[in-house]
Amino acid sequence: MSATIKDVAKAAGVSVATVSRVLNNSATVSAAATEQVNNAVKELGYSPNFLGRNLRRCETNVILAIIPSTEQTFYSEIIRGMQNSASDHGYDILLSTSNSTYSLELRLLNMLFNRTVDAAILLGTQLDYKTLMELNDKYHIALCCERAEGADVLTVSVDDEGGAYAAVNYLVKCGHKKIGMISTNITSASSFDRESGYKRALNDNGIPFREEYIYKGTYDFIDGANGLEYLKGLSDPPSAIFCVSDILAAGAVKKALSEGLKIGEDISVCGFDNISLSSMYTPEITTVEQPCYEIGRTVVDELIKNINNNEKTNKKIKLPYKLIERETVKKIL
Amino acid sequence: MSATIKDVAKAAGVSVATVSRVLNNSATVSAAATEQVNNAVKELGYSPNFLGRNLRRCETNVILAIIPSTEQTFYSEIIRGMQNSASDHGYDILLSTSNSTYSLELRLLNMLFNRTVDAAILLGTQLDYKTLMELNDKYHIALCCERAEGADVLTVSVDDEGGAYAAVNYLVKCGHKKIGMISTNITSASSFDRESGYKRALNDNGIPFREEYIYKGTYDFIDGANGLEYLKGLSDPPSAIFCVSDILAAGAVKKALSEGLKIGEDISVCGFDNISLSSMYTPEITTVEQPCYEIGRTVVDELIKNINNNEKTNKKIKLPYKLIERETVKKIL
DNA sequence: GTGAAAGCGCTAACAC
DNA sequence: GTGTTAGCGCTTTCAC
Repeated sequence: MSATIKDVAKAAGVSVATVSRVLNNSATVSAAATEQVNNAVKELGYSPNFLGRNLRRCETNVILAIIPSTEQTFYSEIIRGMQNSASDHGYDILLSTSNSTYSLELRLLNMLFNRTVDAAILLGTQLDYKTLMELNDKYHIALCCERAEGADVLTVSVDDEGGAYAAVNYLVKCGHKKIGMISTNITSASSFDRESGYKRALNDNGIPFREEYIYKGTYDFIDGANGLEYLKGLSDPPSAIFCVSDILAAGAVKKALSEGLKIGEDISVCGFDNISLSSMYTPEITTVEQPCYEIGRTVVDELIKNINNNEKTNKKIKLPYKLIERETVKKIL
Repeated sequence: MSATIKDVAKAAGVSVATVSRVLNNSATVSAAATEQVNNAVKELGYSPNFLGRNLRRCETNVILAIIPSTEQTFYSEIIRGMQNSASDHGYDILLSTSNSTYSLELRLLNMLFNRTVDAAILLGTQLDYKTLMELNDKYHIALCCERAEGADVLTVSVDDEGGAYAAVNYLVKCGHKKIGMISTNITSASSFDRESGYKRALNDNGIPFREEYIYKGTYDFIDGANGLEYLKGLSDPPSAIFCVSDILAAGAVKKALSEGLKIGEDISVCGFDNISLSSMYTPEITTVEQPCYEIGRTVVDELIKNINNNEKTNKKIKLPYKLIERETVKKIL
């Protein structure tokens, strides 16, 4: 139905090889032939069928990025960074959502197996380190935002431990000595690292760690609310709470507000991520910013390097965080 | 490097045709041969190369969904609906973001031209109706969430006009007679339809339409804030505001709060979309819900019908809205 | 500078 | 029930 390279060749009065050459600029072709081909292309409305090209070349120039879902605005800037880098290198980024489901994630990775994509970037994977290493052996993959314990795979993320340390340290500098934390039960290296940072900051400031000061739910808004309820219900409740994400922080703030607490006076809250929600909130949420755009660019830069050189580096890159002081943390005496 | 169907055939001691048959269940194969093939597949870790298959079949079974960005959580449920329908029909949905840019959108549509995908769904396109019609002529496309004026293309969206009518009518029933609107300058059929609904509701309630009661910015949070500032700055300011989206409503609410206004008493605000933000806000935002999941399912259902029957129906489907009463609209005397 | 032809991996007639 | 083979659209060697 639609024109093929043969049709173009016929219309231009040249061979398919010549057509291919002008289409790909792959060899010098006489000006006359070039023009004839270009005219024929225009005339026939020809677009090369990439199925043929990709099969022949054994590459697609597309990279699949698997994100849990688009419900988190957090991924938006990362994706933009990925796309810009990809575009610079002649690649396209295609997205797919896994709903954080192991089986769906595996199903999407089929695109790697069946050669439909050249590489995959996993943002918050459910896969274990063994599976990841096996994948990395045979294909090009990268982890983004979330490292996987024990997996020697190209990984780009923020400095989670350092960011958490900075946040808690800031809380201490604001006079807080009783600092709770809302984290997650879900196995996640970033949460683990943020907990480590929390503990190290406590320790460096001579504040003993209290087990009951950590609340763990899942990752949702409601867990933030539950966390606040739990922590404020303690006989000796914290005056500040460090949350492992802004969504959790927002949930905590909303709950505190609904209980008549004054944010900043009765309770300070600090989040992590700096998603757009944080500055849309009233009061605006103090948080730790991730360099999302840079994370996205970097992971694609490195991944494409791996594709081109065929020895993989499996770098683990940690990009710097930035503390964003806003309205949910205040100095106390 | 990786195994091909030939390798499997050799290892199984059968022909490539037989391998293909058991792989695709396309014809009856003896139990013995089937087992041999399956064993060989397992042994070699074989995965069919879809580049070959797709080229041969002239189809990819993937549908591209082009969204403006993942910054809007709004698309999340739509995508889930699309994926579930696609999965039911043996298709995959791949996403790409256009950043609402004409050129980037066109670049993505190349995947249609070069046969890398079987169809495309446009969520909020920048393309004009002529281009859309041309595309629809040669390829399978669908519009989702946003109809395009004059484009006879399969379209699935909420009943924008009706939803706006219901919202404004509700405002009137709450005693409001001075009702402003925050809309957008950006050409958008959904905004246009929502404005129509606003006007019809005013008219049906005997309230004269006032030009100065409509504020138009872009689509961002800040425009909601600006809209509120403008409307409340009027010599005869409205007591209620209908916003064309929840993001705009949130911006208006935050601004009102920061100016010391009491939401519900001094000013009522109603949004549109019912994104997750709306129920995370304090106060929670009254809004018009779109049946996102259903919209996603429906557009893919219909698109695949179009792919299979080769006469296109170009249906325009409007799904029902639902008014969600929350805290930003209150009864006045 | 150009063309003929092989072949990427697969499916689907077609013959048996 | 199975194998042989043509060919999907393209790129690329190899001759010329």
